[in-house]
Amino acid sequence: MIKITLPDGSSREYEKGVKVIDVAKDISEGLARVVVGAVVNGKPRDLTYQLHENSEVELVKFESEVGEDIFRHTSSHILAQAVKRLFPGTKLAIGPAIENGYYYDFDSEHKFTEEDLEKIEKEMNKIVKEDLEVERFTLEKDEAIKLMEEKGENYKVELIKDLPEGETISFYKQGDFVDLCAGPHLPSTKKVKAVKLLSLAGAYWRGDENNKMLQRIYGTSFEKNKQLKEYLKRLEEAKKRDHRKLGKELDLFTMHEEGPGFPFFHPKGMVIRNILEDLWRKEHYKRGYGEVKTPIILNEELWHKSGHWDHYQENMYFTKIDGADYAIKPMNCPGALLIYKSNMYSYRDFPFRWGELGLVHRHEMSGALHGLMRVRNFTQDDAHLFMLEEQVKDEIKGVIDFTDYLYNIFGFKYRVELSTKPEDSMGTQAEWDLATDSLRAALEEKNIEFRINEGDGAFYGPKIDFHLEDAIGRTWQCGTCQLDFQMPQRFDLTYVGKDGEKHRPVMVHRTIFGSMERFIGILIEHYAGAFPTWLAPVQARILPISDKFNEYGEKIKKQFEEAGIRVELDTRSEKVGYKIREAQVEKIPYMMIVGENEVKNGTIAVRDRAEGDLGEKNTEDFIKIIKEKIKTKVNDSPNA
RNA sequence: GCCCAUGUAGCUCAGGAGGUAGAGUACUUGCAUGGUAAGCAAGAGGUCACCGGUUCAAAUCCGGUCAUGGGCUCCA
Repeated sequence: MIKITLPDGSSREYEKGVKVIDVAKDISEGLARVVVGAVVNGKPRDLTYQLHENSEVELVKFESEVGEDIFRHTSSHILAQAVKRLFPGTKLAIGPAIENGYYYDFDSEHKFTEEDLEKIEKEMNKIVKEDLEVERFTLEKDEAIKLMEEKGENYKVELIKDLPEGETISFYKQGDFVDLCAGPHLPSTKKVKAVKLLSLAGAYWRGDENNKMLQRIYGTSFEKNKQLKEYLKRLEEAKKRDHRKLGKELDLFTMHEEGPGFPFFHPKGMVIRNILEDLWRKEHYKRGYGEVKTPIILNEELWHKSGHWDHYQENMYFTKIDGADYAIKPMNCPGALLIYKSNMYSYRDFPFRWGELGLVHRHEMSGALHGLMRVRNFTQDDAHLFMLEEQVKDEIKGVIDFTDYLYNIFGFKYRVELSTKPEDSMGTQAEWDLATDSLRAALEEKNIEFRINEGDGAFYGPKIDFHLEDAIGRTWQCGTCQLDFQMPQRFDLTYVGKDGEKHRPVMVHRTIFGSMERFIGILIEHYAGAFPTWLAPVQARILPISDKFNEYGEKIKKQFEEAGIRVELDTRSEKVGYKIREAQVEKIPYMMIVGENEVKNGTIAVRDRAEGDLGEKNTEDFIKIIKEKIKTKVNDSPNA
């Protein structure tokens, strides 16, 4: 319970659901007010309590834990203040708190360098030590504009002009530094203890690529140095999980200058990929899907018809065959549509579910490429479902269940978003509303939490997106389920209804893995390269103690091979410690050491990559244990 | 595509104020046949990303291109 006690003995209690973070004094208009930085329903907010004139305020008690947002936000003001001190001509744009830190965007003649970051960091620490009081004051809109114009802060002026009329505008002041800000903030700069600037980046003003590129400085801060150290250590750990590094180290895939954005899969990478594909096929057949395969290159005319020419051309590759124009497919749907049109259908035939592991090419911007997560050619685990309108909800629910089932096999947590009509789209608002509502209804009936991602739908329809997280918390869209009323119209898809008339089917596009490439990238990071046995490219390696036992090793190898286990035999003339180290670095689930004892007893000495030495085992028994693990797809790689 | 940074042996990285390069590891060979995370030794490996300019001389300085990394924008 938080209470403010006034000199006259009366007190004020805060309402339920409000977590008080800190107080800042309001210095405007001689009014005595206390502004409380609080968290209301998870969102930071200023709560203003108007008190009696001339009354003194004392906060008797407040929550000791400072909301991270507020903490980081004040840090970003300190950053801006430091930059202003060191580079006086700099103009301020925006500087919010973000997850694990904050940034501030600057417009400066001076190009910030890495060395500057160190200088700025020093200055920030100075500001912290100065223990500047953070004061809030408010102005009417015109006064606010005037103040910012005087200071030459044209970006701030632009921000204020966009604020609604009639609202008073709050500023925060610390020492000689004033910034437009909704707050709340810490009461003093001294509350920030461990300041660290992380990186420099470019960012467009207001996130629009037509605007000026500003200089963004990313940083983080903590109450204690120890927390900062822990955070930096976590970042280091995360780097070790980077799929680009592990992919190279584990010999799974490589990227080459000769094909930017076009990944090369190595034999071990293909093992994982093929296992995923096998799993994918098996689960699809179980759920009534058929599999199709459509060409990579199709006549350009088709892409005019589908709308891709108008809405997706920038991302497409083109080629010529016998003088005619062709396009390399960026999506698989037109192929599925042509298959649909090759037949006549009755309403009794629905739904159709056609899966396709479809190789698509998209010309992504060079700066967007990122390991396996963002590439220029990738295989979508696509499917196109054709259905009657009354089947839509059930089909969508089926896709949601299917997605959940597959993600659970890997132990993934995921986030769901509903993406709505983008600016560049086809079809009427009514069609979009209907499609969006159908998706929403399916999600609601499944009781799935989701957020709305305004304007992020495909050009032909809204979509449900499934996002998975990578090693450092970036999330990537993998699964997607898109409802499409457009393609069936454009391609004049029909079926014959009960009434003998032609009707229009509804189409759903969906992926679960998203793309094999991205999904494998996520998997590598998820398991930190230590794949569960069922996915591991090499499941077991036999390590003879010396050359003398290679022959016995061969025998064991055969036994494992016959059981369908991916096994290797290391016959090199190295010491066993060396072989173990290599197998460990390669994150092979099981090592079988064979020497004199094992030959004598007809056994193997098993070592688990995570648990260590498991002792001598009967070969047949151990094979059974591994086979069982593979069958049940146990995710058995904790911190290996 | 835009901003910033980076590009030296298969990998991880030193070095170089202009005079054509070095370590560790990996690789090859020899010795060693060793019981749970690196045995010893020798050898081979590089147009210092690419193209152009300045210079007697460029891996080094300058310009451009390409690629990579972090962001922005865009997306599975």
